[in-house]
Amino acid sequence: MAQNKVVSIEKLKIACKTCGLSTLCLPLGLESGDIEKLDGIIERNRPLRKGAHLFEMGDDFHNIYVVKTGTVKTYTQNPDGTEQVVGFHLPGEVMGLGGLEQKRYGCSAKALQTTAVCEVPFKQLEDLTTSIPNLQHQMFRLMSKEISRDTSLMVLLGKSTAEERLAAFLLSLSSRFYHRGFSSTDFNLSMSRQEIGSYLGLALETVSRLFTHFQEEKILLVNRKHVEILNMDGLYDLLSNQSSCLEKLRIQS
Amino acid sequence: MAQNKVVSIEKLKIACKTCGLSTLCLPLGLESGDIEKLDGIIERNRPLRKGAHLFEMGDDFHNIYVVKTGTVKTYTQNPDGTEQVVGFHLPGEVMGLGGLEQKRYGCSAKALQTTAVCEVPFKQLEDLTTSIPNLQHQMFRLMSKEISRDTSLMVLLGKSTAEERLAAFLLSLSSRFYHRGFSSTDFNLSMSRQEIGSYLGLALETVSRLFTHFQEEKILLVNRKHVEILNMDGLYDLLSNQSSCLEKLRIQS
DNA sequence: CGTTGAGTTGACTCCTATCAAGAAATGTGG
DNA sequence: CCACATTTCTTGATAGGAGTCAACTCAACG
Repeated sequence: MAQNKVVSIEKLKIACKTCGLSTLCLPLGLESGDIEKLDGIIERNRPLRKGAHLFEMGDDFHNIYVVKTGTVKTYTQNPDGTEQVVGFHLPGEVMGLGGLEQKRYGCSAKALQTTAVCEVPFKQLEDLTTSIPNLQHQMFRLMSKEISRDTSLMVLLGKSTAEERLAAFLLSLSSRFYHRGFSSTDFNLSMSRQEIGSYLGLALETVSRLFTHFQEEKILLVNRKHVEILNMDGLYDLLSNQSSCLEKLRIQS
Repeated sequence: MAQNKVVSIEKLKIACKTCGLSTLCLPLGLESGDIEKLDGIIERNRPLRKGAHLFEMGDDFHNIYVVKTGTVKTYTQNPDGTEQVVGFHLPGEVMGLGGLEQKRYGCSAKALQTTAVCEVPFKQLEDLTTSIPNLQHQMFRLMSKEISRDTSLMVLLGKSTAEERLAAFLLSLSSRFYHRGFSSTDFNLSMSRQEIGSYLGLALETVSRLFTHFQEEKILLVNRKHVEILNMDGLYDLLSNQSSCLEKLRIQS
């Protein structure tokens, strides 16, 4: 018992950062022995090149994945061949949870740039979870977060205008970068206009036009993939009729 | 040990149907003692009248709810007062899982008709889950299902036309009714045109027009809230450009 | 039997998709 | 390292789908 005491938050952060599982273990007090066990089941794959697949829709579900560095998009394929983006996954974010129920992945996952991921065999994670109540709680939280994320996106796609969608998208990216320790106002988009459009239910031309429009309004400075947010409040204002998103996107300091 | 043997599927079905937790325990082999334990933490509230709230957005998260009979809608409120429906919940379906992560419900839940629900205190469910691996697995599956459901709705709202949305909605209802033992072709809508529109990101007038349009096409027979599907294949055909939804909506017999 | 809310239908407008062409960046092979 | 091909992005013109506004019908209810 003595050697299993709760480790300090700092030590935990380091341990979790190296294993890429900050999302799973950061916010709680996993005991040091537990972290080792968790660490023991994680596969560290070699980096994926741009365009490489992590899994494809219909593949048997075995693992969940955590992005360490880079960006991954998840997407489905329409019968006509066009693809529909369902999510962008930044460092620290998890993919593949939707595949568990059907035992098959419901979408494909592809690296948008050179990307490193952790592969977590779900079966083993589940076994481990049985013996570590805290880990179970984290898993529930993780899945709950995924559910509420999807729900607010549904709300966004349901009613709002093109302008509101892109504003929400940029604020979401900004907030996520901020929480990973990157700049919240200055970043590079790893996805194309096409992919942003697909994700937001817009034509790529509309996305492009909106970027120039936001630039004219002095809200953004855009140069191709590089975006600088000049007027953060201006972006928030665009979402003022929007319900749920606001609290989640506003950066709490 | 001897008295804890796996009960027959039939007994299980009965036990779960009475407790309204078929979603949680039906597809697995919970041991009889476990079912009793699960049963022990469930609160059986008296029926809710039409319009009564189960919980409201922002309330502290304590319970998840399973619909026994009736229909519940979950919705968020926009700043301008209008509401945005995020889901309709039929018997056997679960609500509230999205609230866990934030410790507060991210939406409100209101009965659309006289409705009975089971209230499951999440804290106790979680404790119980620790000691029953099968139950943990079921919980993961349940949450995974919620995630993939939301994802396919996102896809639907992202790209598709009003016609496709309503078709998908009707097929979803049809399939869900079918799997609960009701008719898949003849049912009553418990929600208004307004609410359907809000859910699908359409104006109520558009929904109304589509119902008459579908009727003209001999796909439906509509009379106010009563719907009869005359040409199921016709509805599927409308979704033929749609990706993920199809397998999920098609009734597997 | 009048009131109220839900649903239907029509006319009009506007947002955004689509089509099309050109510009800018990226990649490739000699 | 340059020329060419390819992809991505931008910008313009046009058209169509769905929202909005408005009037009317119908059912439910006291």
